[in-house]
Amino acid sequence: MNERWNWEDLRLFLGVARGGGLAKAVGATQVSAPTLSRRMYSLERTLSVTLFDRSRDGYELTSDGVELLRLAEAVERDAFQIDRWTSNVDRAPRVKIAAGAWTSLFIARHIKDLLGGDDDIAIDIIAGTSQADLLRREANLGIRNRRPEITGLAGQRLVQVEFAVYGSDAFCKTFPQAGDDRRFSECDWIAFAPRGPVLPSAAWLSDVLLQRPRFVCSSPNAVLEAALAGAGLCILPCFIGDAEARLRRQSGVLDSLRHDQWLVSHDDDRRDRHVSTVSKKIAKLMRGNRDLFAGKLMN
Amino acid sequence: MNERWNWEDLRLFLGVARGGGLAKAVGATQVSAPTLSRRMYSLERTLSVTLFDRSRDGYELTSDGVELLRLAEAVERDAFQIDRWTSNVDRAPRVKIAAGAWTSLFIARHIKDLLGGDDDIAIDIIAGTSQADLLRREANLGIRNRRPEITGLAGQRLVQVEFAVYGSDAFCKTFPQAGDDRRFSECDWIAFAPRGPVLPSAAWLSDVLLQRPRFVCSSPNAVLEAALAGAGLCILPCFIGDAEARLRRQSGVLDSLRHDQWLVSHDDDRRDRHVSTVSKKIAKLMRGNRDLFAGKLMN
DNA sequence: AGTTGTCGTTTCATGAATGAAAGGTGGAAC
DNA sequence: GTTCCACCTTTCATTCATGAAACGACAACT
Repeated sequence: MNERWNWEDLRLFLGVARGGGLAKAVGATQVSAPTLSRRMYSLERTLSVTLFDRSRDGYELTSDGVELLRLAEAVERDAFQIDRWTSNVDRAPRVKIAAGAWTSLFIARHIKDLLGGDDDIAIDIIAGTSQADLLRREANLGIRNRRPEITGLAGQRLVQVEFAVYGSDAFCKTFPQAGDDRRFSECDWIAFAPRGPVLPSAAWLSDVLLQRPRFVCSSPNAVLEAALAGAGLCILPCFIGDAEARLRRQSGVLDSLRHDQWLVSHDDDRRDRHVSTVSKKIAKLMRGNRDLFAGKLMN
Repeated sequence: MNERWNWEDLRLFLGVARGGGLAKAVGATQVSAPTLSRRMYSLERTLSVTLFDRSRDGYELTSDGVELLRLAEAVERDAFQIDRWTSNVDRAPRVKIAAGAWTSLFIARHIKDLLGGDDDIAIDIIAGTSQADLLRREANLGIRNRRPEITGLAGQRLVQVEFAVYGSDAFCKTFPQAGDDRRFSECDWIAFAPRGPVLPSAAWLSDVLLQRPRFVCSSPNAVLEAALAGAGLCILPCFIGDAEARLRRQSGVLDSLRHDQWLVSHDDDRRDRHVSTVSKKIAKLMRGNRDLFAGKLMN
């Protein structure tokens, strides 16, 4: 029965008190005049105090209103401390991006493209992820290989990604059969198998090899290093394979591994200024490299 | 686009932070768990800060959350100053009652019945009023002679009121015709005519008198004093006339002036604890004197 | 005297916020 | 291994808050 006064009403009161009326407070508070009218009546009721003399000229503070203004200004000073705290340079906003292993590597290499600009946004990359993470805000953005279908998530298509077989120059000189179908039976293979669900590329490889890959690793960097060191052949997305000067593509693009990349975020986070900024930069970066992703830049 | 954080969310944050989770904060904040969940996500988004590590055990503050808790506690201390200010004894809540002139007089005489009790409610009586005043909060309660029909007002019926002709003992000994119909042509009259719309009793008197009343006044006290001094006859509601030892009723009750008294308040004010308290006391006072109002206690 | 402008309030359609109920998760108890 | 419990999140029907548009009041201007 005894309704409490609302702290947000106090913030609105400051705007009305200083403006001398509702009309001038609309700008300062970003709330409409009818709403301010109701909120001021509500505040008076819940505080059991008459704060304003209302006239056609606007709202004039009563003596009680003047006293409340003094007290509200103390609240406001403390609220400004919070604003200051959040805008403190050490408190740069942080956007977490969950992406597949190879995509994470790509982004890491182009991180300067994402960090540029006036606002000091920090970026966390979480390599490997599941969908549940965005709803729980374990990440703000996800780069996925399919459109989001869960309620509450929004997505935009980025690029198409192609995969192919790659081996180092040295390896391929030693084993010329790497360039044809004998590669599956006569060459050593390196497989990338992170924890969690089996990657499509790993499943594909498992189908075509007569025996288990010679080297299986959960770390994409290790897989890449092993390939560069001539330990065997491996399947890579073209945006990684074609970008490596020391790797040579050994096959055409693997049709069954082709997919689209989607940038996914929580519906609410789309309104977040920092998440929005980073989204735009990721989209620009990846769309600007669409040919690399599409396997059109074979080295 | 850059949404501001909500001061009320901060108050809810305090509850969640101290409770270590949503469940314990429900009681402290009087807000449901789903709403608290959404409000905490909203606060994190608008501050661009992760405040909680969420687990099945509840919400544990992050290091940023601990810092915000410290800042929020300063805001809370200021808010407590406001609570203290409104509950300060010098700031006793005040309820304004708008009532007709005679009803105001009746209430003034029984004011002790309304002022008793633990809570120091101050009462302002505004004698004479129009309906617009309750919507504009010029009064919290109105005692009216008809049911409220304007949207936003609520009413409860109190008592039925009768009117009659009264004269002083002295006057009636000098003019025995005061006791019969010759009173309209052979006696002097005193009329009560306050500013504003013509009162029903004044209109009635105007219809039956052959000439203008000898004494017309806008002050009910002056009218009453004049009658007591033997200046003439007047029409009074029974709850005033019968309560005066020196006045004698000279007629039966005047059927055409009979009406109900209603206690009217603004819909919102009904939830105000002080207005509610005073409403109940007024209802008790008037219903406890229903016979006096109804003219059944002729002296 | 009539018109214009400003301010606050009222009306009402719309969208947002809320909370009851249900579901999901994971540790504790048996 | 199964069941229970506590907590948070999701669903969805309902309620409530909001703001655009309109209205009322009144002072200023012509």
